[in-house]
Amino acid sequence: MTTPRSNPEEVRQKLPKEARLRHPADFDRVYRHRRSISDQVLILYARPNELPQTRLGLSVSRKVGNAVHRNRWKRRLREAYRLTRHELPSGLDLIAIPRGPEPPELEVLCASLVRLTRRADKRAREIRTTPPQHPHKP
RNA sequence: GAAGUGGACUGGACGGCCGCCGGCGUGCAAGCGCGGGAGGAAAGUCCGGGCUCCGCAGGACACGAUGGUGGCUAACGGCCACCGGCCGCGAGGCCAGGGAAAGUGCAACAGAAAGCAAACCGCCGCGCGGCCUCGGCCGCGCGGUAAGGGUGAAACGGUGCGGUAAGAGCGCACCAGCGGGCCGGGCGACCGGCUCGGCUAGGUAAACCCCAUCGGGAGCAAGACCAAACAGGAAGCACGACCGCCCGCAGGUUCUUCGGAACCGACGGGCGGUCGGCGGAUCGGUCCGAUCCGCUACCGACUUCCGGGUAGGUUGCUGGAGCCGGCGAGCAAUCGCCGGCCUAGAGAAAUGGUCGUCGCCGGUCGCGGGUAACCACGGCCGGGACAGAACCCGGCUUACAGGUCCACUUCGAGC
RNA sequence: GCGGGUGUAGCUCAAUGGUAGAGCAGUAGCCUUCCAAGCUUCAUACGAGGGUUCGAUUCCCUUCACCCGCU
Repeated sequence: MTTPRSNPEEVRQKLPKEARLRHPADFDRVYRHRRSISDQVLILYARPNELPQTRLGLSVSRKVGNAVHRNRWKRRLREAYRLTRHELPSGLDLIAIPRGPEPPELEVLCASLVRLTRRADKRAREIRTTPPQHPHKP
């Protein structure tokens, strides 16, 4: 297995508070932006944040399971985010929502997170560069 | 040894690397170093307290909860010990206040009758009628009878003797059960004994209710402090000088046909200009400077202040009915004394990921032992319960792979 | 975290402690050339476990699931 931390450039893979979404207002802003993307594993809300770094928020509802189960999901998501943070585009606010009750293996989660984030970033860039076809009132 | 009963405990271990949360130290900072970081149920939120805010003279009523007795406790619906009932051969387990001889209510179906007692069948007596082998039998009516039948969850004591037309606590003896009195034991629930009474009083109060005791409400998202933005209130604030034109007007001068007309005009207002000042923008590398715009009032903007307090931040926030050990009191729950210890504090919410070694369980393969069940060793694969602190405690309830220990019971075998 | 509420047929709802019903849906039949409507018939349930009671969907306790409110 190729361990995700086998990059000699960045030995340290920290997860500081600045890389997390920590306030209800931040969550509201992302949800109001209404741009989501998903696959078999995750639903990902994304919004450009005009900041140098990307931030991740977790939303694991009680439908997923009991507290132990929800914590397992959140820890695995945080770990995936920590390990793949250097490959993710910057300047996005993300919210990750689990799709199924069972948390998948770490590698699957890493791959899903990277893929979804890149797609979200690409879409955000398209919207920003090309002016909207039918401009609606703000 | 087998089967069981009650209770206590444990909930993989060690290490490397990368992370997370908060603490201390250091550093301007980035960071670095040191040590700490889930549970017996942290769960459910079923009870009880502490703490905080609000409310409150006292009493009564209402409502809710609890209910054997004595104790423990801050308190409890909890715990301990004992009393009573039921279940179990037993170790033990389960249940529970009193009142249905205060009142109100309820009991489907079945059954004659379901709470006042009551007569469907049956039994007995009398009367009438019929039959007759004159013993009696059948039918109808009146009356007696709760011993027998059958129904039901439940039917007004049981056995025996006497008694009677047949029967009946109608009488008697014993038993069961009820009530009163006395004696003894116990703090008490209650237990034991003696005696008297009358033979009878049914069930359900986790139906209403009566009795006793307890209970103000809300909850750390309680509450406290700081405090953007927006809105509210108050105060401040810059325009000044001069010139020209126009308007209004106190007043004045001259003329007059006495109706008025002409001119001047302090003061106020409007428009325009010049100069100075203030503010802003542009040019310019910067100051100076140049150009342009605005500067009258209300309003607005701006500045300052005020109260309330939103977002946000800080606090409450972990040292407490605390934990460990020893001694003592007590059957015990528990309490006292002494010594030691500090042991998570987050906030879209930390306690994780990965690798290695060992241990446990299951499967499988090989080899060895054994008649066999099985056991030992080694290899490989897989698994590792229930479950995550959110102000803090005391309980209860529920969930839980595997494992450990203690006490006791019954049965079997041996000594 | 705290507070409150609800579980009855496939769905929506009833039911003084005594056989659990109604409407829609479903099955079968009648009617019709066929369908619809109508009529008749049938099947299906008290979330789970204990307790009180002769008897529990109903009363009490425990438990499970779901819903709502506070922020």
